[in-house]
Amino acid sequence: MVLRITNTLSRQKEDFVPVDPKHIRFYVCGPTVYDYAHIGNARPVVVFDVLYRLLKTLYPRVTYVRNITDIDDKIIDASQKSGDEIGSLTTKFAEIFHQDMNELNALSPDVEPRATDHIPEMFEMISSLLESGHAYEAEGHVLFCVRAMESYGQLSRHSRDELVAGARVEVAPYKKDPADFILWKPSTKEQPGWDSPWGRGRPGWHLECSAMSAKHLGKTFDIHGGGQDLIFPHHENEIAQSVCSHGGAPFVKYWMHNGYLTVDGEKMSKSLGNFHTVRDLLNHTPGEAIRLALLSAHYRQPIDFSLPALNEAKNGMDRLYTALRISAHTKADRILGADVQQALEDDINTPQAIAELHRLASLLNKNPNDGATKGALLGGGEILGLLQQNPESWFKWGASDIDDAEIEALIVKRKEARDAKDFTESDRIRDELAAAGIVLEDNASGTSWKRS
RNA sequence: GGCUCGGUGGGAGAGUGGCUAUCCAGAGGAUUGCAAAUCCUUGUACGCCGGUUCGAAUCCGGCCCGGGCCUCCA
Repeated sequence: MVLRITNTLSRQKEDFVPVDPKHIRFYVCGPTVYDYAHIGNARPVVVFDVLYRLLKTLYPRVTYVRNITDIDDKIIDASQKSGDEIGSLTTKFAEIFHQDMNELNALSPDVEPRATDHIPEMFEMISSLLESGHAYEAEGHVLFCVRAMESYGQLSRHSRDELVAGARVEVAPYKKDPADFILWKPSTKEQPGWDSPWGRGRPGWHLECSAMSAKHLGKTFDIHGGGQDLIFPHHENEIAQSVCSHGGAPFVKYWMHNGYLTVDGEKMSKSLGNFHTVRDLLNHTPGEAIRLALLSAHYRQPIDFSLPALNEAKNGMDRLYTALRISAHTKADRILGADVQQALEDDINTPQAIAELHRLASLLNKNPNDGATKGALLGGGEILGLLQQNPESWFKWGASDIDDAEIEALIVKRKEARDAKDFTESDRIRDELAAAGIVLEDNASGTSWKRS
C-alpha cells in the first residue's frame, strides 16, 4: 500500500509520489504569536504531526518546516494594548505555544523559521516580482498584480476575472484591481518597520511563507498543509508569489487542509464566549486526551469540540491505558502494526487507526501476556502520538485533596480490614477515597487506584 | 450569486457494490465479599425520490436540509 492523500488542488485522493523519495519536504503554516493558542490552532499542529511521524517511518529523510509569524498587525495591536514590546511579546507567546504543543505530544518541526529573520529573502522575492511585472508600487505599497498571472485562483477555484471584477469590501484606492494583494506596506514611525528599496515598512501577510519555504525547502516541495480557512486568500497568494518569482517553477505538489473546529456546535469566537485556549484545557485534562479528541474525527471533517467530547476522549485513553496497566509485566517491543499503518496511509485516517488501537486493547485485556499485541498497541500509539507515558502516571494524573502517600496508606489499611473480613471498614475506606475522587480496582496482583 | 464540504443507529465517528467498524451510553450475563476493571451476549442505521445492477447505505441523476469560504481567522 502506498500513501494516499487528498490534494486540495484536485479535490481527490491521490497516490503520494514524492518530488524526491530520498528526501520528503513539507511545510505547515504556524502560529501568529500574539496570544495563547486556542484549540482550533492545535488541530493542524496535531494532525500534521501524525503525518510527520508517518512520513518518517516511510522515507529515509523528512524535513518539516513550520513557521512562526512574529510580525503582523494583530501583533502590533496586542503590543499597543498590553504595553509589551513586540519582541518580548512574540518571544513570550512563542514559548507558550511550544510548551502547549509539547503537552499535546507534537514533535518539534525540523526548522521553525521566523518571519523577521527573513526580511532579506522577502526583499529578494519582491524585487523579482517587480522585475517580472507581477508586482507594482503604489503610494509606498508594493502589490501583487493578479491580472498578470493567468492561472491565479486554481487552488480555491476562484475565477480571477470575478475576483478582479467584484469585491465586497471597499477597495483601497492604490489597488489597480480589487483582488491585488499587498507584498509590502509602509509603516508609520510608531509601527515596526524595516528600511527597504520601497521605503520603511513591513511585509504583507502572505509573503513570509513563500520566502521561508523557498529558503528551507526549495522552490518545489512535496506537501503544504494548513487549515481550510487558509485556502483563500493565504495559500492562493503564496502560490502566486512563489510561482511568479521562481520563473514558473511548480510550487507545491500536494496541498492538505484540515477542517474547521467548532465548539458546542458553534464557530469558536471570542465574542460568543466559547473560546478554549489549549492552556485552559490542559489545566483539567491531560494533553493526550485533548490530542485524542482532535484525532477522533478525520482531519478533513469538521469537528465539534465540547467538554463532554473531551471527557469521552479521556475515557478512551483510560481504556487504552487500562490494557497497558493490566499487561504491565509483559515485555514488548514497540512495533507499528500493518493495520494502523494502512489506516494512516489512507489519507491519515486517524479514526480508523484509533479503532485498531481499541481492538488491540481488547486482545491484550484477554491475553495480558501477549507481548506482540502489547508491542503493536505501543507502536500504534506512538505514531499517533498517544500512549507515551507509563500507565501508572497516566492514572495518577491530576490534583486532589489527598496525596499519593495517603492513598497508599489507606489502601494498606483497607487490605488489613479485608483480610480480617471486616467489609464494613474496607468499604468505608473505599467510599472515603471515592469521595476524594479516587477509584480503587482490586485484582489478582493487589489493588490499583486512579484519579477519576 | 460563485466555490466548497457534509447529511450513518441514543451520542461520537469510520468504511465498503453483497460479509460485526470502533468507542461512549442502554439491556442481560460471567467474574467479584460487594464494587471497580475486564470478558461474553444484545437492540435500534445509513436525508428523500428515481436510475444502473442479480444485488446500493455504497455508483449515477434530481431534490430537500445543514455547514464553510468569497481578501482578520487553524
